[in-house]
Amino acid sequence: MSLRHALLGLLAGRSASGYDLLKLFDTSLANVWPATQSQIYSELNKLADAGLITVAAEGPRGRKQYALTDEGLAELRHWMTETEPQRNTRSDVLLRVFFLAVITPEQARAYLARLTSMYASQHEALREIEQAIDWEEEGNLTAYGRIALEYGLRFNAMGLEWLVAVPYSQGRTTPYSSAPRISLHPGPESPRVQAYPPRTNRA
Amino acid sequence: MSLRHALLGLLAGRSASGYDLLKLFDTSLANVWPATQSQIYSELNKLADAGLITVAAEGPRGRKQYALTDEGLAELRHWMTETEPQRNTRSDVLLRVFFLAVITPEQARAYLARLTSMYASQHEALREIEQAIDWEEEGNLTAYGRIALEYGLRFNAMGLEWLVAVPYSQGRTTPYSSAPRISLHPGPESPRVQAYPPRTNRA
DNA sequence: GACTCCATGTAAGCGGTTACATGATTTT
DNA sequence: AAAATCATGTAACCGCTTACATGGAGTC
Repeated sequence: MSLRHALLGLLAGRSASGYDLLKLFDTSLANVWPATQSQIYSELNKLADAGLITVAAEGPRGRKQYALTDEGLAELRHWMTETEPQRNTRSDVLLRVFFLAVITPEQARAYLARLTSMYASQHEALREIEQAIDWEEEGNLTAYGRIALEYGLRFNAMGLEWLVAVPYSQGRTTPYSSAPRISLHPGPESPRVQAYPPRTNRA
Repeated sequence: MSLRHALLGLLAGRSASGYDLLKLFDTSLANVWPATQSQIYSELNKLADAGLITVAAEGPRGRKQYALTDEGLAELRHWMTETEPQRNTRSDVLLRVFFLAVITPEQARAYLARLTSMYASQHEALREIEQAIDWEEEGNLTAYGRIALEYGLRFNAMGLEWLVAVPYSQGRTTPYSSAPRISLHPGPESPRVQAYPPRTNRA
């Protein structure tokens, strides 16, 4: 039940109304933790009842400006430091891969091709976001949001590499190509990924 | 609602009882689409009511051997070829990254270190599965399950690379290191990932 | 006889999605 | 005056988790 913590986290940055938070979800958190309008408003009421947030001010049109309480911040920090992060399990994409045997090889190839274009377009979308955001600005989300975006870029790149390595062609008998074996316990002088030169525009 | 398709997919390989399917989920599909006992049994009843599967035989202890019907196979194929694969959205791991600013730099470093060990142990677990499975055997799941496992290995390797590239250290001002820029529209002679020599045991 | 494994079922509750519903304020 | 935007709320439904419940069959 991380929606409540997503809300607390956003309110840690600045106080906001439900409507503001809805917009924040649709923009910055859309790829990480999507939430619907219905969900946000009801969860905000629950959080206020629990004393983790308060209505700091009321504006026009019944607008309620929510602010994090000390208890809310404590709960957020507790979640961040004391609870185990849950890794993703269910993958619709991979489930279909498991069952590629029930369709024809041509259909299987079409599926993998579709995955390729999905990864590619998602990668491209993230690249555009990267260029649209002013990374110099000091803000709650830009600071570490950059790291999350970096994850997204690497994730999509990985997907594409995986797909080119996968045995597309029918009747292949040679061994699968394999992901590079990584050292799981690198020493202190472990190799770093080479840093690219700062911001160059290449469309 | 992919659980029903997961069940249809498994039954496409061979007919099985609910209990058999439960075991299959716990073993081969645990990392891709986990399901509970409760969920499986009730979904099987729904699938039988819908005519997508039938009780082909009954055994001791009230055992019901389910088999895929023609309609079930058609539905499975329809799902595979005509419906859009849904990419994963919610990531508890990334959500926490977004909010690293609310805890101390030491705590943030501890979190990233925990992620590192999570990726590493998951990678190791998959390597063990890879060696435990007899890939020569002809079977429904081994055929393309290998590709899914390949995905898992690459995914965890990516996670570890991401974490070493991330600015751990406090007060860092140099630009973030970045994921390698990939070509999104590679030509027919695009570079292939180098294939490793088949199966070498190196613990 | 006790224990383990096989085998299926139900019920409560939670988080999430979709849809419906209402109205005030600002913009064109 | 009409339309877009701001702003909040509720209700039905679905998938998943946790827990409870029952009993037959094989094994020590």
